[in-house]
Amino acid sequence: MWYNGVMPELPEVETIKRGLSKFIMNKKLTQTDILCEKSFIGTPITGNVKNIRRFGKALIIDFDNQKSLMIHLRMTGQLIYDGAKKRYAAGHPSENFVASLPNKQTRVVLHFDDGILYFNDQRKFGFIKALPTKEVENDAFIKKLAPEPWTMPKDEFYKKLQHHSKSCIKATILDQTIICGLGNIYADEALFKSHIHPSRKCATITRKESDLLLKSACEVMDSSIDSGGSTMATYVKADGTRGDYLEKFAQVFRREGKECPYCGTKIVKIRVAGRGTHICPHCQELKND
DNA sequence: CTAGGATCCTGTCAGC
DNA sequence: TGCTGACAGGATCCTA
Repeated sequence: MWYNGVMPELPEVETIKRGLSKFIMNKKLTQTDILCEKSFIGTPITGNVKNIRRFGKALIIDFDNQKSLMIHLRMTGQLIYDGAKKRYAAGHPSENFVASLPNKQTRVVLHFDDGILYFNDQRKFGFIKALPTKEVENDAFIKKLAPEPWTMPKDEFYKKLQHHSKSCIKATILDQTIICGLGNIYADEALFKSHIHPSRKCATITRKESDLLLKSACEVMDSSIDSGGSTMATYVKADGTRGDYLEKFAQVFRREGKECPYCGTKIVKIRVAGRGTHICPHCQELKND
């Protein structure tokens, strides 16, 4: 029931899942170097990679000996695989993608028989956790995750918004236990596409808007997976210049001062739910009556 | 129970 | 130049 391979899926982690699979499937993990204690939970494991899965923003690597690694990149995590001939890099974009590794931000080093997987994480919010495969779905974080936009029933979504009537819509859709997969970028993009102001109280969201928001969330993530995949590849080839995959699909995110693609009004950046938030003040009217 | 704010951590950038 | 505060593609914990 957990949305593997059914529809286009959650952008970054899905892209990493697909990309990394090509490099480490059936490869043997032989050794783990923990450079930051906080970044690795449990006891290091060895084994052959049998499967790679994704639960929301968490990546799961299953081994052939009933053991698994759960990886969450949080804000600044990166996975960089140095293979015999090629490097595959994904996650929070930075110069690390093309830097010599390990470096100051490398937290865990996983040695495979034909390459090395580096887990870099500037802010140390992310982690790798070793656990028995059968425990993955019982993990506290995994267990709480709600359905993703593609499989979320419209009725259920609207009902949840009603239930959180006093909360603002942006905070609500960022909550992974309400709807799973949206991050700060996709929340802004989906709300823009639906012409909904992020500060609107959930109680003011109509059924029609609720359905539209769900649809927009799917479209925004689909679009991101499309451009994200190609950009990851572009990034690896790059010579240190920053990746630009945001520019390929973002209509409002980090576009403050630029024109709204619908009406030409200048995009502004505000603060909602404690997060930087980008809106078109004309298309996304704040009506909280 | 919900809602909102602080917090974990490092690095960068704008403004003095 | 050096300092300071704000802020960052996430999620949890604490408080009211």
